[in-house]
Amino acid sequence: MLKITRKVEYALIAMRYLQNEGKNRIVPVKEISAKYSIPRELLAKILQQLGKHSIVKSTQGPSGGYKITKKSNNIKMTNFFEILEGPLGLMDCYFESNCEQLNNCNIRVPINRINDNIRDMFNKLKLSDITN
Amino acid sequence: MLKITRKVEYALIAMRYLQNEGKNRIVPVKEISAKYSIPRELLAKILQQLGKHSIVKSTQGPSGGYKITKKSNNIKMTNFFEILEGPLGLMDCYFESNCEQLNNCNIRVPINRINDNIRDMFNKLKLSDITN
DNA sequence: TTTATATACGATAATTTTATTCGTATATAC
DNA sequence: GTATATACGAATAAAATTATCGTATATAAA
Repeated sequence: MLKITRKVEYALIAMRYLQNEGKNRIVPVKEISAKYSIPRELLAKILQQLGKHSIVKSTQGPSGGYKITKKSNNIKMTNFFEILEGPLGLMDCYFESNCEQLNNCNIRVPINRINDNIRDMFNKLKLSDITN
Repeated sequence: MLKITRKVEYALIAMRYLQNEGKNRIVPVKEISAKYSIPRELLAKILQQLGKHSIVKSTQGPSGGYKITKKSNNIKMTNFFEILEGPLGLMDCYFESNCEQLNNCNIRVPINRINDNIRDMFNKLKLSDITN
């Protein structure tokens, strides 16, 4: 419970690597996957996802790979998580309201209050706080 | 990601119910499971787990059931979660150190710092903050 | 003292989510 | 042209979560 997924874990490892080692060059997925024993295909897919949101920039072809973008420095962790894993809520009803028990539920309010706190925390935290 | 499990969800629903409706009586599992459409066997098992830690008190036999204890008011949410779900960490290496990549890992420190924050938050929060 | 109702608890099954791999397409440096 | 890299949907595997089952034990009440 309250674990980050491997997807996020791999993404963070890659972002930190790109930040430190790939400042002025393009880094192929293979380099990162080899260094940290991450399945290459999987990491590639994750970086593609981040690419769609301009957090990394991809270059195809030989000597291609990924590079961190300027935008990535300012992105909030809430955002980063949600790009990879979707809505960030302790319970689904924080975003969706298709639960039949919604009105009957006696913990919705307090749990969602906690969720606000967690989201606040991750809103204050930037990706660069982790990658630097 | 970062979801509470149904187990915790059910536990909180039950605790809140016991707090409000079961102040001066013993409530059978069936009553709670019926009201909130929770599988009875499952809820029973959860309450048994909480019983072992004296968060609820069980009474067997007909007209038996569960009752909230005094202790339950002072318990921290960190504690409550860990009784049900084990160690509360974004990554396993917060508690275990049997990861082969441990030294190689470049996000261990920052992630575990975040974990400290989350744990702080749940240490300050008591079960009674949710059930009252 | 028998019966009905409740918890106790280990084992198993079903389901869902997460993680990984595969196949094919496309871009481009050399 | 060929080798190397990303793009991306589909399929598969693995793991974790959720739910059920079977049997035992306790006890209130008839």
